[in-house]
Amino acid sequence: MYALVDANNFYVSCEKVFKPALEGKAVIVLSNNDGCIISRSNEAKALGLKMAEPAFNKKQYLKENNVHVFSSNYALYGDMSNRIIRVLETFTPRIEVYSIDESFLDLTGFKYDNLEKLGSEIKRTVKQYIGIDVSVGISKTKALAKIANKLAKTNELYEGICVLNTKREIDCGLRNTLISDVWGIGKQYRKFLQANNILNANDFISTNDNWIRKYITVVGLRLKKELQGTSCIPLETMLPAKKAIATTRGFGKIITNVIYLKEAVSTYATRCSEKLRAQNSVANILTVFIHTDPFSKDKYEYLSKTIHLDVSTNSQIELAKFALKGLKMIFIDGLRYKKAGVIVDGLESANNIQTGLYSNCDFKAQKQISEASFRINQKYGRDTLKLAIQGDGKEWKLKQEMLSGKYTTQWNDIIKVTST
DNA sequence: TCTGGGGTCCTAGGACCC
DNA sequence: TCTGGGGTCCTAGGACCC
Repeated sequence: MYALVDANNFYVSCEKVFKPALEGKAVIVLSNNDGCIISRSNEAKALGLKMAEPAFNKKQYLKENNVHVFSSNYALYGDMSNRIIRVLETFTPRIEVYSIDESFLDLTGFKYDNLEKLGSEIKRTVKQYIGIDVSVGISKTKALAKIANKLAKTNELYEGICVLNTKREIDCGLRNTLISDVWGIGKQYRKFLQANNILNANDFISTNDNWIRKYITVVGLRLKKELQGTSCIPLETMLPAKKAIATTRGFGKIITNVIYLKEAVSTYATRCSEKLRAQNSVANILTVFIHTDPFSKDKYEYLSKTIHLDVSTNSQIELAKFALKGLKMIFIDGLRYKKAGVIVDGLESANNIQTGLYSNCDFKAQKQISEASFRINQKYGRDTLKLAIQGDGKEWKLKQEMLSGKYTTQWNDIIKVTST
């Protein structure tokens, strides 16, 4: 059996932990640049605020309805997420961290014979230790656990814990799950399946294998087996190394001057370098892109350049150099740029780098510079030592006008308790 | 008029997830 | 003025090998 533990309204819940006065209020968290609504308290949902809705055209409405608005604070959410995972690990070592607010637990050989009791024990412990409400779905496969979790969240009768174990429970669960709520069925497949009169999860498993294979590929077939109780999506307890790493950001305001694009692009290359190092990888393909505002009346321009590196690297200096080289090739003067990004690809372990036969680069010196810079920044904070070209970011940094404190990761932001 | 049979690797595009 | 930022997997098609 698998349990899927999923935090309720996760980002909003994190904010509430440190501002208890928000309890019972409409609260939302916005995406980067304070763009879209990406987390909503139940009260905010009741007001009709939609997931991924742009916030700018709701400003008046948010004000009128006294909605509390936050910029996203990933330092806080990431740390809270780690704390929840540590609590879950006290229940079983076999755990897959599926996303920032979701984990699958393998319940094989568990001492509890009563799964509902186990579910409520997990829920109660996370709430007590971390202050966050979670929902627990338990069933025979990961796809079924997903369905159980969805039911636990949406049907109050379950009180946050839903177990689908017997055939009767599973049948009933599948019948009550819309096809759009099935894990792996997105917008396109939903439309297609509905057009073919497949409206819920039970309709889906009643559909012919070959038909599913043909139209929804082997992925769809695997999903069908999972929903029938045959596990074929294994639990991944080890975090697999990433195959691609990206750092892309929209700017706080429109950029026209190439100097600011250089600052941004070299900074994003630096972030990629940090992420590569964190998983002991090097990359041999780098893509840099810049584009204008897709929502503007002006013609949308997307410019990108992919560069194949002779020698794989995770060096900040090397990656920034190639990113800037690519930028130079694609930059067109006179456009109004809204976003840029650097993507590194062709990742392999840093332990076995293939050096170039004719390369005259001093890799040893490169490595020593990287190591030194990495240690300095780790000790004194990000970008203490940085490339001059990175600049100060003042012109293009994210808009974050309603950012809460980094309560759990910054000494200065720890909440103060006073008695009166 | 007629032109084999088996592979691999890479890339772009489209679907999905959070 | 203002619309996020990451990732994954699968398939088809093209280029190439013998």
